[in-house]
Amino acid sequence: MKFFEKLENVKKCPVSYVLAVQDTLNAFHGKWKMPIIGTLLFGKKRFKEIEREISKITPRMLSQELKDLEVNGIVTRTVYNTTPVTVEYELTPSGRELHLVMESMITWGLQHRQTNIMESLPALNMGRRSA
Amino acid sequence: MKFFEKLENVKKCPVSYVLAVQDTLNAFHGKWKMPIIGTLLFGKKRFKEIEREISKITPRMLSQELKDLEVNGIVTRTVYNTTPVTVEYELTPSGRELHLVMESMITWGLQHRQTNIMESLPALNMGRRSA
DNA sequence: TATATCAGTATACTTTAGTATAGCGATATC
DNA sequence: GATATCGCTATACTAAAGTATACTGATATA
Repeated sequence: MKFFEKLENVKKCPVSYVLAVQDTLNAFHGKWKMPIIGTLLFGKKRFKEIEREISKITPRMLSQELKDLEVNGIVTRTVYNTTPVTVEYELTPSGRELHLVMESMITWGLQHRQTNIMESLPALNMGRRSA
Repeated sequence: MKFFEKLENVKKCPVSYVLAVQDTLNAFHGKWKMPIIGTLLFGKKRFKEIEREISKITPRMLSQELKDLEVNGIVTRTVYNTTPVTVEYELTPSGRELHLVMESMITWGLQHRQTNIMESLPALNMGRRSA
């Protein structure tokens, strides 16, 4: 019944898998990368556009995280020679593929809420008589 | 070509999806939850067993993270009346389902390394003549 | 001349996450 | 009696992550 009970499954868990998981977690690491990737899934955007769409992010964090995503091959940064300058951020093909991971997260999250959250919220039972 | 280009896809992205993704990220949040969940996928374990399997984790962190996973319905904690006391940690059904998310992470991570890492490592090109 | 926009950067700070080290009470072994 | 094991907790600390606020230079608009 347990997923890794059989040795054949255990063997399917080499170091490269651990690294792969770490890379993926790294892609989403921190408070802001998920919202940034999420908004870029709707199409390429300029710096100020992203800043406006993500409530409460500071330009410092946005700049830092976009750089991080860029060096990790998840977004591209393109500068256009306009006045004022235009800078566009776009997901790479690899970045776009993250939607599959996000979908598995949505699936798990929805399931988990259905089976767990309801009965574990004491607030929902506050109306009960206790005596 | 863009995944969310069509309005129908945009509509499939309600608030509950955002919450679901947040819940999932929360399940893996921090340095130690992924290794803990990973080791418990191989079967239930006692506190000291997990501590021994996860190199460098301190009992403080292990205790804290196990509590966190417990209140979030990802592991169960069972105390046996032996001497000395035995405490077993086991993934809930919901916790076990996280392997699906981990698999999508493995898939993305492996793909991403193949398409991105090779050409972006300057170290690999250090042997080239530059003049 | 005053103000706004673009895409950020600089400095200083607070908050959160993680580490290091020691210790608990009960029991078992040396 | 000394030491080890179980499953932790307490205290104090360092490091990482995130926030707040102000500012840049070139250009456009009021």
